[in-house]
Amino acid sequence: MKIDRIHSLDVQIDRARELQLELAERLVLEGGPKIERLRIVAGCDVAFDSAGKRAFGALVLLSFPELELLELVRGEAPLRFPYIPGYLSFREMEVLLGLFEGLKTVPDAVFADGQGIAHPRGLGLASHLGLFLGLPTIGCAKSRLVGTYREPGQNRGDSSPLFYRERPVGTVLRTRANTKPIFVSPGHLISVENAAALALAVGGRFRVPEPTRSADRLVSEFKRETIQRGLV
DNA sequence: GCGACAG
DNA sequence: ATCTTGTCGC
Ligand SMILES: [Mg+2]
Repeated sequence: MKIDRIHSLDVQIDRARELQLELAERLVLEGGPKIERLRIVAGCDVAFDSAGKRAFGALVLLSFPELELLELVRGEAPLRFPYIPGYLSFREMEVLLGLFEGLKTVPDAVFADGQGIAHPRGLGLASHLGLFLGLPTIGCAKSRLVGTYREPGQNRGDSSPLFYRERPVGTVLRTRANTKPIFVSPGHLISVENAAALALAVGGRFRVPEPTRSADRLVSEFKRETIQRGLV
């Protein structure tokens, strides 16, 4: 698919912060795809070489509700930005956008490994990615970046709202009984409620939703194979 | 100034 | 995230 590069990702932290503040105002946090009409979901993730020089990425398209693999795109890109809490998108999005450019089919929703609007300036990886793609995105993080919440019940599906500055920005969701919950927040073109509903719907017996889990395993494999072959 | 802090 | 083997619990 064609990607509109709404701005450069090759910036310093000061400019990155300014961009986050202005881009957050463009987010649409309502509605989103209904589960009944959901047909194709995407999941993406990034891995790094031990030297911190290259980023590898994997993007999967899965059918819904079967969750069978329909399409897979893998690739790599040089790393230009360090990991700084609050600026993850500037480190991971370069390789991710390249993957989407190689995608044939346009998904109904995209799952990202990180926060959506549950972010200091309201623009986590999933939100930033959503603005570039112009597609509904959902942030599924394995841990908290910001916000307060009450521990959800221990059963699969139990949840509690995540608040930040007095505002509900996401959902702490138990995707598997007696297991640490995940932090779901809308990225773009979807509501807080719908984001959590979809995240639970695309999950199976594992803690991490299938789209992101699948991309994580495939990118690890891609990185290992690429490095073993000694490719530059 | 100190502690927190997605991946 | 990455570096790494085995080990504990459901
Ligand atoms: Mg990741």
